[in-house]
Amino acid sequence: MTNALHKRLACFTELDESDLAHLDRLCEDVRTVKVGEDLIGEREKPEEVFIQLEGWACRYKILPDGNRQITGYLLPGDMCDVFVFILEHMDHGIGALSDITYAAVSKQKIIDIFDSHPRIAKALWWSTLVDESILRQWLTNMGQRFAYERMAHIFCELWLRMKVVGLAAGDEFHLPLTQNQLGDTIGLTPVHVNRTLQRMRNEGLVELDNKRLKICDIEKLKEIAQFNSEYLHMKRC
Amino acid sequence: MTNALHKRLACFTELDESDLAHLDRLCEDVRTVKVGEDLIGEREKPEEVFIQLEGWACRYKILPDGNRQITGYLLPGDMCDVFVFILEHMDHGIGALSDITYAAVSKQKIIDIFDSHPRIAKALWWSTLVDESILRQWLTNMGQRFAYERMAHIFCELWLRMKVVGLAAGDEFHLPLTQNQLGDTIGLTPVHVNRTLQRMRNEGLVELDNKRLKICDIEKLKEIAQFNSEYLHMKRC
DNA sequence: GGCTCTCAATAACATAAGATAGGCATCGTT
DNA sequence: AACGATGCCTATCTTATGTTATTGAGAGCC
Repeated sequence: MTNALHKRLACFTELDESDLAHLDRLCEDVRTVKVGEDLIGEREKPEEVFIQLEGWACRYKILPDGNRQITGYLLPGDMCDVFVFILEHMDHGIGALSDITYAAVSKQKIIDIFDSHPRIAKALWWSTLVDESILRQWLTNMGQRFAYERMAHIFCELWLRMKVVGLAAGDEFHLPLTQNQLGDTIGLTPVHVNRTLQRMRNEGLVELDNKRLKICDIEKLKEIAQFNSEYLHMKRC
Repeated sequence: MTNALHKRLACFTELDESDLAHLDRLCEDVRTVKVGEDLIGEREKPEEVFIQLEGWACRYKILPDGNRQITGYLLPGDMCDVFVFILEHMDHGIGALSDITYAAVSKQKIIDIFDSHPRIAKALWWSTLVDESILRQWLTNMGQRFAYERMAHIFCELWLRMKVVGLAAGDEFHLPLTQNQLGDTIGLTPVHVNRTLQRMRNEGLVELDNKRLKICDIEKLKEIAQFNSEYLHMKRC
């Protein structure tokens, strides 16, 4: 079940057997959450770090007027707020987009890693820095790109991230999002998400049906999005 | 000259005399950069951490089509990419928006802090996490808010950040941005930045002249922006 | 002195995306 | 079988914002 985690960290660094074994031991406290429920709510005080094992979750912010912005996805192998216990409270929530399983790792175990497993510690830092880099890229897409390009970009990113953890065989992967949620991600109304999606289908770029996204023409998609994967910092992929 | 740095970190934690003295020693390698020049370019490999002492800098990304997105501001007292030497290369550039002075701190000195000065180390983590939180907030503004609200929000944020480092006396502060750069920050064309600014002036919210922004009605501005400062995690301010 | 630049301001027009509404499936519940 | 909820799709109309272009003020330069 920690397979995705191993693959994800392998993008950054080579971990030896003892590191991998230690990672697996960290993931012993496995929990499940049903679709639609929160792993942690906005304004709560986090006491543990989460490692995503199966399924999709997202970070989100709810505004006073009820609008919601999804600010990131947690895919299998992703880690969540490694240093978050430094902050007093969450400035956003984390919710399950599908039924998920994750491992809860105590604060103390994280602190111990920094003393005893420097390679893992470095990988945790890497993960945090990549999260930040993705945010910068999303902000850039939102500020400088049209709906069509933004959608192409998010599809390219998710495709690549699923691929490195072995979950996008045959250019097809599980995308457990409603059009509404996709809109909350790239700042569009559901109606315009639909329009944009229809256009992509008509142009033979993607197929999306029954929560599965099939990438039909990745090169074209990358071109539309001006997609450059460097911001994901996967130096070993 | 490290006054702003002290004030900034004081938002998060109480540092004692020896911590403050150590901070000052870190800031001995002071450098200057002229407006318009880069502190570090996109794709370069960073070897040092920067501590902003005077003036404004920004993080930015340039897209293949020439568009630019500003993804963050570095104000006096801000620190830059404390852990960045984990990544192979910069995924964005850092440029000077005014003449600036900053301190360059070597990789090794940063690593030493984590061994010898845990309170400072924690403050560095805090700084990184706040950067990430600001990015989430900017993304949310970009995705869910109109131009008028976005502009109100960025003014509220900058006002507060300048205030905590003692640089916004009398609700007025130095804002060394052209309307073009402001547009690159909140995802607007210069023409629409100007329109939006005129509206704010007409409604008596702000005055902006000669690179100085005066906040005339902060309460109204906060209301328009639905501004809630919690995302800045200034627990002691 | 006139030159070029940059920046702010404004006007006229174009369009990407939002708002509203309705129809049609599917699915779980009673 | 009837029901309500949810998600997808489409059409029509509106509007926030982009595009293009012009003007004038100020700053630096030779």
